[in-house]
Amino acid sequence: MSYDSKTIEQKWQKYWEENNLFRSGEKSDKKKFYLLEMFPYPSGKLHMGHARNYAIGDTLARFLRMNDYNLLYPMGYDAFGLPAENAAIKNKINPEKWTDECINTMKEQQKKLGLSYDWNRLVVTAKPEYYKWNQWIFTKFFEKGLAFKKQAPTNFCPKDQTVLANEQVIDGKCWRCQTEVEVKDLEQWFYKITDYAEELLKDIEKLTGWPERVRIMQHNWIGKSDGLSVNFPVKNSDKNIEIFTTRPDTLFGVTFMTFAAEHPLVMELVKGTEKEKEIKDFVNKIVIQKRITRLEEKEKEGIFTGKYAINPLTGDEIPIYVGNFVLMEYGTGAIMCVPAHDQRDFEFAKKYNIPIKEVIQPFDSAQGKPLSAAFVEEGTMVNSQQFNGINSKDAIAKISVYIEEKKFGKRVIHYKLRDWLISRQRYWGTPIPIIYCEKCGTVPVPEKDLPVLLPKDVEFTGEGNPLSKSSSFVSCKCPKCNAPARRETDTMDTFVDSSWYFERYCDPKQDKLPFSKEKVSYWMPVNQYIGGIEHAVLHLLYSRFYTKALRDLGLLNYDEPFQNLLCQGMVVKDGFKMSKSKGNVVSVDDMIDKYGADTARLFILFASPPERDLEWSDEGVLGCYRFVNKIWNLVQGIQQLKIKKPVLNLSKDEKLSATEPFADPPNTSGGKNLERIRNLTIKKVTIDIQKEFHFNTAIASIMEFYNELTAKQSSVDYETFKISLETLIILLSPFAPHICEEMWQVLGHNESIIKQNWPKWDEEKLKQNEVTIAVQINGKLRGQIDVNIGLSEQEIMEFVKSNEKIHKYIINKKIIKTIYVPQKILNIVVGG
RNA sequence: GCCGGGAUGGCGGAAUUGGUAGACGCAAGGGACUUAAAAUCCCUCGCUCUGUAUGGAGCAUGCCGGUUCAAGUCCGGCUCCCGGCACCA
Repeated sequence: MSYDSKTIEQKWQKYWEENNLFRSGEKSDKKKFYLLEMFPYPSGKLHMGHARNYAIGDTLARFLRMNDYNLLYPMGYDAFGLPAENAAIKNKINPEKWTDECINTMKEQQKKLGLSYDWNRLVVTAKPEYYKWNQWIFTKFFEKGLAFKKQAPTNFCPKDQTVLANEQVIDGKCWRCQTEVEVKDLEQWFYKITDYAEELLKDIEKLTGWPERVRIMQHNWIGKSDGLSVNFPVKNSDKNIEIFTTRPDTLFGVTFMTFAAEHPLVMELVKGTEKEKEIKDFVNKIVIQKRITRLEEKEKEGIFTGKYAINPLTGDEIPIYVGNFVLMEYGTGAIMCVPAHDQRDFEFAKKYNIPIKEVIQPFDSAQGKPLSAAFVEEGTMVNSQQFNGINSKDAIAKISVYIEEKKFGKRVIHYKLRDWLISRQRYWGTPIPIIYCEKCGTVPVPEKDLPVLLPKDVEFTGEGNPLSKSSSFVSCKCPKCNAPARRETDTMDTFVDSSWYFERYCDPKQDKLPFSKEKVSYWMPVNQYIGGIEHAVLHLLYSRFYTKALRDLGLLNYDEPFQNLLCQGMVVKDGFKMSKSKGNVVSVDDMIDKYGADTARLFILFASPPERDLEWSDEGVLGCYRFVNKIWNLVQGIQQLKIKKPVLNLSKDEKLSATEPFADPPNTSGGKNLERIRNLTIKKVTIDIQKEFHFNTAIASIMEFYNELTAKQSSVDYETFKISLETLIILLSPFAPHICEEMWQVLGHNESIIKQNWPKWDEEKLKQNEVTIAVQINGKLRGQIDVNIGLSEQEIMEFVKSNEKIHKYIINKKIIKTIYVPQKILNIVVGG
């Protein structure tokens, strides 16, 4: 006799839609709240991870509405991307068609989950009305020099004949076909995110509503290093080698230098020497091997170039090597090496018998002992001329100043953050709005010609970029001189699309600009963003960059897009993340079919707090289903009886055995107690949702409330019972909205439960006359006594003494002291 | 290696500022109802020892130590697990 979830859920989904209950208005006197979930990639079907993300969001959304916020709660689709194109290649279906079908499926599923989005604000990034503004922003960035083209090494999959994003390269292999990725130099478009490195770093401080780990990840990703750039002249040459170091205090200890294999100076220096061939072979070997096996390659390897550099501080001649452990991408691609104080240099020096010169000694120095490893800590300067004797930490600044004075180098800052490569040699993305003209050069497409539409006359063969084979797309006229010209065929990384979609939601139909400043100013920033941790750096960093860049274009007036961030955990089953290959996937559709959306949502939220991984349990789902049914039956029973009698034992299908009558007259102690618990539950549920999104404990206390409500021994008056039951249903409604709507109606209400105000609790009613005090002897629990709330410590002591069970522990013992925590604990410390 | 996070019954998880560890749910066992099963309802349920009229004692929050009347919570030292970064000079 379980309830008919399907009929009820469809009924109310239809009702909500027809009555436009989730439309978000524009400005209003209410306090605004912008609640956002990371929009999905329309891959075809919702998985449990999605369901979890949306269950969290929707519960919060419904809670906020009932608390009278002016809520913006939109949904959209991150619709460009590789899978659509792959489907096109495989099934000879147009990516747009495929994507639209996927969107429709997912939207249906989302509606079946009862999610309360304002569908009027739907944003689909693959639609021209959206990507037009992607292109428009690109041209603005181009004008400001924030979008630029340069030759760069890219990850190229030889099998799929395409460039891949960094994130699509897993352990050096293509994510689709596991082919080892090659490095290919190509002309690529970049966004100059590095211009904002400092601000992106500094403003992490402002993100107090973000999880600490995400902030740290971004911090490390940006990777700021303060240091010194120093020029080392090459002996018998007019060349200088520029290095970067964060350890100026070790400059006197430099005993060799090492180049990255790709460094342009390497071949220049050895040109014409007898070493040339040997070095060339070594360099080639490293360059080829590097990308692929860099992860495993820990063994230091190098080769002497036969050349020497001069340490500007000491005049020492130091040998120059090429090594496999130096990165071309960071710093200057050449390093000074101090084996005594850097472990990598130490290993290298040991291997190639290079001298090791100590310039910092431990404070508790054991002199003369040969080093067994590099000493990397703070210490006292030695062998460093005028800097001897001072603390190495102080030496960093002093030597830096000295180097600058002598013009050997200057202080610089380096970041690990690189510019954002946005070019993709792919069809299914936003075309980069650029035209190449022989006379005028690189010309952005003027606003009146936007959007540059994706052509339809293309074939998906899986080889190369279909756009470059579409002559109608490629050939065009120069917007400046009208001469025949060539159109850029690269499209944009999909992360570009997702870097400002949340601003588009504020003004989704705008056709003069990406969004109006006014609307964005009202709704932004996003008050609560919810999504997976996998975007900790990528999407969340790009969006921050976009916000700052758009601000500098005058399009908006705030610095950070997301005020609070909640990263939900994964959904796992049998210890693994749900995946097809593991065969542990639980289908969202099946859950809805079998138990209904309300139960599915309830379980997802009940099983664990949102930030933790959720272990799926079929039995656990059943438990929630039972709970929903129990309340349902209670409400049905109340109505069927139509008399003031409780329905406490539903022992058989229709046989309702009302064991005890409601108390009469009202306001018995049972009623008072229930009223207290009702208030307690309101408080607990409200705070749990608001504070930490602890939906699991909120649901637990609703269950407790139910247990109390149906407890046999308590006899309450009808009114109190009804108010309690109604409160329970309201409290449950954000979690399980459909069945609560239905029950609300069954109990005789005409207006949707969504329109109800969230109940308030009365602190006065939480108070009680009696309280249980735990009595401890020497910190050990020895008994409990129920006392009147007003009793003093003295009076409680009397109680204790009259309580035989407890008294026996203190009899004949000396009471050293007592600690009384009012209304909680009395701890008696005894001696002897 | 570095940086985060975590470890509580058979399981998922609760525990205000240090104040009765194990809420709530699942599983398990027993019982009621039933021709039977399912469903539902009731009872038990951290471990060990002990006792049997009711009970009592000890041990328990990864490990070792400390602070405190009192520690899952604070401090010091470990172990293991998960995540991120990884030759960043």
